[in-house]
Amino acid sequence: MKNGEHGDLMENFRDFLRSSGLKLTSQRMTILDKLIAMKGHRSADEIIDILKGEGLNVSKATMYRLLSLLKQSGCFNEHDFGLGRKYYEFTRGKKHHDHLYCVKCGGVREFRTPAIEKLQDQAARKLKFKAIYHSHNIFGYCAKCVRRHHLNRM
Amino acid sequence: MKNGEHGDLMENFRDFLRSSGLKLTSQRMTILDKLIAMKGHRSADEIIDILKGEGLNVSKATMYRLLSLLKQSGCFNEHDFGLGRKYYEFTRGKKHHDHLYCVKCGGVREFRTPAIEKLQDQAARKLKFKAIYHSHNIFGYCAKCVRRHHLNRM
DNA sequence: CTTTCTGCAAACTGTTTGCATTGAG
DNA sequence: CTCAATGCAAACAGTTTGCAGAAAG
Repeated sequence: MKNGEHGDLMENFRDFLRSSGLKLTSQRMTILDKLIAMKGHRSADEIIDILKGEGLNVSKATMYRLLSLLKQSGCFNEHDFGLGRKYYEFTRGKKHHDHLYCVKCGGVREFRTPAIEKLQDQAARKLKFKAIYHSHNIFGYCAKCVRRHHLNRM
Repeated sequence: MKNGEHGDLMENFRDFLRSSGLKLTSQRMTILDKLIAMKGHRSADEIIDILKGEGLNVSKATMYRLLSLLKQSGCFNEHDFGLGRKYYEFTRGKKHHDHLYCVKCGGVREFRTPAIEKLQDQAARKLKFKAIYHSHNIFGYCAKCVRRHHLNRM
C-alpha cells in the first residue's frame, strides 16, 4: 500500500470502479502511477507520448476511456481552453479554481478568487439562471515568457 | 445605403476588406444581410442551415472563410463553450461580456460585471501574468428551462 | 486581365466506437 | 467461466485546404 496522494487516488478510484462493477487492471494501476508523477495539465495525446517515452504503450482508445472514468470518479478534472483538445489534471483534492493559460508556452497556472465566485453567483441569480458549474480562463503571457521574450513594453 | 446597425456592419466590413485587398462580393453582402437578422450565438452549421431554409446555399468552405474574416475585422465575436464547435455573434458594437449557457436548451445569455473584470485583472497582476483576453462561462439552466421542466427543487 | 471567391471533395485533428482477443474477479 | 479491458482500425464531427471554374476590381 502506497502512501500520500498516491494512495488516496488509488483508493478513491478503486472504490469508484468497484461500485460501478468495473475492473482495476494492472495497466490502469501503472498508468495512474505515472499520471501522478506528471503534474500539471495535459492532453490525452501528450500523456500517451510521455508514457511511450517511459516505455509504456497505451492505445488512444484505452487512454480516452480511462480519462473518462477518472473524470467521472472525480479524481481528475477536464478543462477546455478552446484550443481544440481537452486537458486533464489530477485534482489532488484541491478546491475549485480557475486558469491562466500562457499563449506563448502553453503553461497553465491556477488562481482562486472567492470574491469572483460570489459575484458570478449573484449575476446568475439576478437573471434567474440556475448555475451548475463554470469555466473562467484568462489568456496571456506568463511571468516567465514576459521576461524571456521582453514583452514588458507590449 | 442601408440604415442603422446594418449600415454600420457593411461599412466596417467593407473598409476591412478594402484595406486587406479583398473583395466584397454579392454573396457576402447577402449573407451579412441575413446574419444580422439572426440574432444570438450560432455555429457555422446552424448558420448554413438557416440560410438554406431561406433559399440561400452556402458551402461550408465559404461560410468558415467568411466567419474567419468577420472575426478578424472585429465585426463578429467567436466563442468556444467547450462543446466541440464554435459560436459566432454579431458584436453590434457591444462591450465585452461573459456568457451563461443553458445546458437544457442551448440558449446563451450575456452578463457583464465590471467588478469581476477588476478582480480578475488583480489576480493576474499578482501572478505577474500579462493578460490579453479571457473567457468566462457559466453553465446551468436558464429561467425558462427551470420553469418549464420543474427544476426548482434540484 | 489579374487576383480573389466559390463549391466540391479530400484532408485533418481530436475523439469515439465496433469487434475480436486478452485478462480480471 | 463470465464480463470487462485492450488494441486496432474504422467511424465521427467540426474545421481547413487544394484545386478548377466564376466573378470582382
